[in-house]
Amino acid sequence: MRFRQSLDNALPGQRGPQAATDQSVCLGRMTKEVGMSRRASNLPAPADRGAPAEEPVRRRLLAEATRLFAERGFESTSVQEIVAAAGVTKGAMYHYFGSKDDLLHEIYARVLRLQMERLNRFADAGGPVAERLHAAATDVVVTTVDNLDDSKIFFRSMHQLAPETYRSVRAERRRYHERFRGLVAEGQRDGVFRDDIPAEMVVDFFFGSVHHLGTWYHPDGPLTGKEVGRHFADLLLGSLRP
Amino acid sequence: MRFRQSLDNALPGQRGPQAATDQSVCLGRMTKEVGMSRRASNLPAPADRGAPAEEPVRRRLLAEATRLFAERGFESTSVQEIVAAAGVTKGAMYHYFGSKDDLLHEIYARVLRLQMERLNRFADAGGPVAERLHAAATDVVVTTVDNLDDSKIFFRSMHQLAPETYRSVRAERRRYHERFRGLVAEGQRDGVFRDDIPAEMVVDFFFGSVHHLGTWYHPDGPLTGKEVGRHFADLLLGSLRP
Amino acid sequence: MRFRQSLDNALPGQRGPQAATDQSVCLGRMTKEVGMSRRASNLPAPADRGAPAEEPVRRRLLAEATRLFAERGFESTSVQEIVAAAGVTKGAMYHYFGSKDDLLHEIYARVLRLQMERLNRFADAGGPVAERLHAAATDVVVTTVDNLDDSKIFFRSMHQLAPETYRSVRAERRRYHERFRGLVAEGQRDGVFRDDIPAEMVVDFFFGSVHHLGTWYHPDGPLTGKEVGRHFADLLLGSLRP
Amino acid sequence: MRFRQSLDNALPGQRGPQAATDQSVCLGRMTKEVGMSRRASNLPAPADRGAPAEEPVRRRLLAEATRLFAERGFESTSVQEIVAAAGVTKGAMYHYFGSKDDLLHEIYARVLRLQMERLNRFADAGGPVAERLHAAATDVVVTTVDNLDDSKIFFRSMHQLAPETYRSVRAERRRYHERFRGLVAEGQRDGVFRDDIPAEMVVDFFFGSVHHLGTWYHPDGPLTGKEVGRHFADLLLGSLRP
DNA sequence: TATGAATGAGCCTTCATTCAT
DNA sequence: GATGAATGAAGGCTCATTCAT
Repeated sequence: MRFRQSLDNALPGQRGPQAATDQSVCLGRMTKEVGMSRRASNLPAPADRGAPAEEPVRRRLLAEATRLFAERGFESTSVQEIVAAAGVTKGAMYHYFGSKDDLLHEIYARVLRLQMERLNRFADAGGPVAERLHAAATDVVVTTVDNLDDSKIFFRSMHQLAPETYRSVRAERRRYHERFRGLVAEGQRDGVFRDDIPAEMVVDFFFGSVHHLGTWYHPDGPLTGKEVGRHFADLLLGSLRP
Repeated sequence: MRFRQSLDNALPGQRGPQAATDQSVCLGRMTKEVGMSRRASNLPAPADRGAPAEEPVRRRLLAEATRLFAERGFESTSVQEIVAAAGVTKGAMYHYFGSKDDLLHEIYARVLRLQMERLNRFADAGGPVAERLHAAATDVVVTTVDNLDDSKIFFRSMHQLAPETYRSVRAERRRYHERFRGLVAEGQRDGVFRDDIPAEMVVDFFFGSVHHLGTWYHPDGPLTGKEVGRHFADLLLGSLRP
Repeated sequence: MRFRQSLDNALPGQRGPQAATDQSVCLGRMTKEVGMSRRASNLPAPADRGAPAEEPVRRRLLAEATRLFAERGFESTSVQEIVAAAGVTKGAMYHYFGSKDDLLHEIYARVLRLQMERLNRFADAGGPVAERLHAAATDVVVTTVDNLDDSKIFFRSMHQLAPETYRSVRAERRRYHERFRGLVAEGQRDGVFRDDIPAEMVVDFFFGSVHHLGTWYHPDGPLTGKEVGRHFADLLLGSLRP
Repeated sequence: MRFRQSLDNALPGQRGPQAATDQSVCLGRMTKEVGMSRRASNLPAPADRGAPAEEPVRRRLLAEATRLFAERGFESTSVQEIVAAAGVTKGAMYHYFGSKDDLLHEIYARVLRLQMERLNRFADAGGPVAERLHAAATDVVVTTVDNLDDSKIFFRSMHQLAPETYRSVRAERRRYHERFRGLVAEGQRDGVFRDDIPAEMVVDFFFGSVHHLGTWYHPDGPLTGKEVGRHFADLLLGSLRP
């Protein structure tokens, strides 16, 4: 549940009640649609008490699939390995998911929803654009590091999605980039950022770095996600100085 | 080794901008035609005598494999597809390559050799460290863009390599990073670069951006590789300002 | 047993041609609505008391199974498809039927019962044997055409029955053939039919034609079942002329 | 090889050289396209001496598939069973046939080609139409009985063919019927056959009988195929008497 | 050098059926 | 009566690889 904690802690302060409503609604939908991604940890999940078991099999399948796809790639992971890891049979998997591809697709949906949601909060917060950009950049690193498996899967396996799904994922991703680019462009208009480099390229530059965290970052290495995030944000902001 | 010769021509310092343009064109052709790694055998390569046809079948196989791996991924490309694209039979492929994995491995070897070679030349050139870093950074972008398929394959399919090969590729890659990091550290020692961010992280930050060129750069888009390279190098140098 | 009542009305002799037309309409509806075989259980069927809803779920399952088996074959029709078409769940199906095979078996039982019943009535009617044979032959065509799905299933899927069931269906079928053959043999003994061809073969000859109606007859084609029946009967009687 | 013998014996006499050429050309094509269907007998095939082995694996697969499809139906026969019966592995089967459906399709192609060829010869022979029809009718029974497995498969499994293949098989079958119907219509025009029953229906009537031979005829029963053929032809001609 | 038939392991998926509720 | 999650056994098919020629 590190995830929910991150959410509670890291969001830019003081939202009103409707924001809270948004969040819970969205989380509520998440449960129904893709499973909560509540890591296969053995910590007791406090939310489970009182609520029905909310499909632990489905959740376990998604968790194990995420882990295995990140570890050896989508194509090199067999359905048999996934269900064995989740402790169920193949039939059970096909009860919850239409196909192996569907499993992958749900992982993508989960990542996309989460990241967009977080970015929106940071971008919508008040304060100078440089601060908002720094906070958003730090946060995306922290979130990525907290969900490193998702991140590893994202670019490595995107081409395995069905064409239609692929397009929709790319479109959603593009929306995300555009939101982020909006912050850069805003700073350029305000004169606080250099404007001799297209904002779009700055975004591609930065997110390349972020997406490759999975190739070198280790949770038990010397640096916390927060530290890496701050460094990355510093580099980004530094590179934007006029 | 036509390859090295081309390289010799393209080195920093000696020529004007239009020569640089030639260079990238040349690199582009190189990728298609050369197929540097002449099989991991220790047999003398008969092709070297008088520089004749040098195994066009082998070259074609490598070229088509590169194209297909980049297009659909290693696991989703069958040997049958590769040999069909190259216009030969399976037997021929197994005559030149020990396995499908071997094919992938040779692609990696080619990339690694090329990039290390180029970096060395730029790093060893004279002049202020900032200039050398800027030139090396620009060049790695240009080279990546000229060999975009290799770049797409590199990170997406690394985990498909046999463990031993995987380790050796990583080690070689690390050497490459260390060489690059050396430039950053040198600038930090000299006080021309900020030193509050570990040089290692700066390198990871920058190469993340470079490796993701394959996900958004298109050769027929508005920007040339050189332009992107300069922007990227500017961003890197900008982020390192004290 | 609404069924038997309908049958009672449609018997030879008692009514004019327009009644015959009614009959075929009625048989058509019967197939859709009746579902004669009220489960192979020996429990008293509560539906018989007062003739109430008599298990509409069961009836719907049988009707949809018949339709689907005829359309795509027994093996290519999944239980899931059947229950979806009937608007119920799998559990419901397994409540009414022991297995998918059981469903098929009940379809056979229904067909066998119906055809034997009708043949008996025609064979037992009075009049010259040639007339009785002609009437019976016409009727079996009409009945077949009115229940074309049953007919399609009959021979195509017979080999899917459990061995025991298979034998019992064959035996019942043989009894049917024997009854029909009796008419032919009677005519041969009486000298009204040629006797240089075994009666048994005449029966196989004729029923081959009947069973293949499903491969070419279409209810909305130019010919009514009655017309086809008369032609077929004419051909049969014609071929039997001494 | 009973088959080829039948051909040699039963054809209406005295054809010129071009007919013989047609036949061998056609047989030649057969070998290339669908395998010879030379029953899985252990008699030495005289034609094989001197000629290359002409794909005995393919031939065996086709023979065993035919046998098994006839015995238990297409859907109830697994590829594993077929290859086990043929003494090869699945891979070998998929080397020669694109799919299980393809196997079925080739069986159909073989049947269609053979029957059309034979019918043409009888229909094209000289003599009164009644004689030609009688000979053709007898022959189709003999051929059917000699290839009873093909016949069993034909109607039972037709609906398993891919839609396109299905259509092409039906079209070919229709051409066959039309050729046969031509003979009936000719006799009707000449006044030697009754014309109060559509020729088309007479054909459907007769071929229904023929196609159902598989449900009752046994090679080791009391009647030879020739005898059944003559009886059937007698019945057909009898039913057509004015 | 090069072919292509053949292998055998493994893959994704389907499906009839069961059973706790 | 009825549900629907879960099972487990196949099923069709693919594929990297081998080997006699």
